[in-house]
Amino acid sequence: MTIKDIPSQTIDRLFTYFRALTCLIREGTETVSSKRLAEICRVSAAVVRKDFSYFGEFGTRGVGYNVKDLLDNIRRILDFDSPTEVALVGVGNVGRALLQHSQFELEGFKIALAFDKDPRKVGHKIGSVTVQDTKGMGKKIRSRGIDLVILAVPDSTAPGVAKSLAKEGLGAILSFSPCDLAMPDGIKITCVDLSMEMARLLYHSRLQSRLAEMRLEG
Amino acid sequence: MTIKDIPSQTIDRLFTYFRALTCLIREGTETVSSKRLAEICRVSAAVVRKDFSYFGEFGTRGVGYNVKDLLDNIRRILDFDSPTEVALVGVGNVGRALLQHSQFELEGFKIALAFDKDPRKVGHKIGSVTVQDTKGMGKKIRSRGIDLVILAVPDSTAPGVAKSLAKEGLGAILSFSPCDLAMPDGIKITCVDLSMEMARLLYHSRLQSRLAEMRLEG
DNA sequence: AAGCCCTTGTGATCGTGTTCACATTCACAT
DNA sequence: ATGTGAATGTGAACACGATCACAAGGGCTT
Repeated sequence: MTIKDIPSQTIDRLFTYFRALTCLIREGTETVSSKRLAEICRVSAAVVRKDFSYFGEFGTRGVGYNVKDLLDNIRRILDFDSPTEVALVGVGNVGRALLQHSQFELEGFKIALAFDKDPRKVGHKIGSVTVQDTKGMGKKIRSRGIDLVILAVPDSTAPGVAKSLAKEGLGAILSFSPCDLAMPDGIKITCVDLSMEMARLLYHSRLQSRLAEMRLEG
Repeated sequence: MTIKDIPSQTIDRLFTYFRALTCLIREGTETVSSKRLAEICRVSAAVVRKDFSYFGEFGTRGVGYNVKDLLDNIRRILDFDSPTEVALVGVGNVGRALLQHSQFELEGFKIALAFDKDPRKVGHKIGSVTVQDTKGMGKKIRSRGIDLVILAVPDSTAPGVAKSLAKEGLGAILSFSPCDLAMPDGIKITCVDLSMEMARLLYHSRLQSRLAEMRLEG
């Protein structure tokens, strides 16, 4: 059983479980069943159990899973050693909101560097971080050992910045510009695209209503 | 061939194609091949062609797809009639950034109503919207024909607000609170969880580096 | 108008992940 | 101790979606 034998979707779901378990801890829950965890994560209970079974036996039959232990196990599997430093490029509306969003730190991330090319923003301190000029940012990011950049620049400049970061050997980008398009191999990129998510949601919601109506009518 | 025979993942990808095509239009591209579109959306070319084949023949052999026509077809399939009005609940850092994020309108969405329970925020106009008190918001939202709410309240109050909105018969929620947990049937919910996305990205990025190293070593 | 090149569209095949169903095992009460 | 109820862990069966490979067909050049 190597890492390659484990469904990639199982790995992805581990992050969802991780998140759900932190919430359960916060509300003081000590034990959780696969059924309950499945509800929270919107998957089936069998999926939950099978996912964990790839890595060991974490539960107690007849009882469920100890929330804290399970969380520790997942943290170990994912090798998730918080706190992790990240950099922010682009201090517009979105970037500023992220800098002020103190909750990241609770969740194991810290924006350690912030960059903008607008001279009026450079030098300003937002939250606990001082905005720097984008010149030489690749080097600053790498020398601090940061692997991940949050990209919150205008859509038009995003592809250029992303490519230059890729050249510097950065590992991953979380972008708020939906139009980034193709990236070279070796760098992972995820786009947060709220409009697209809203469109998906609306589609599924309307489909569900329509199906419900049909069931009523005949 | 009914809607039920079409893979749900095909439907989800249509939104990704939609987004990519709008970008291509903006940069003036008139024709796109399945190969190029696949690159942009990070899927395989065969997947792209098969996805479209469920709905008709949209391309020209030897040439590719006309970007504008394809976009129109997808819009028709998804029944995506912009502009769509949505409501915002919670005008903190995130909510304010969203209100100022004028790009939504370009993308077919408009925040038509905004609510906060903090009396100091009520009455203020941000962007083109005046913040209202949360009292009676369910009714105001429904009477305007809005199906989707963006939930940007503190994590602790999110579950309560979500449940009360569900009771009002709302169709969908896009939440920024990761801890929402289970919802009754009949309402769709999606959580935007940046920390989780970052954790996923880092995992995959590091895995990729490790695999690359192994390949070099032996 | 004929031939070539290019890309689509698609049935057949393959692989992967999910579901099913139940044996297993634990906690607890009596 | 022993029985009961409850939830886990898991092999086998199943279903679904992705890939493959190629025939079909449009455009362009000569």
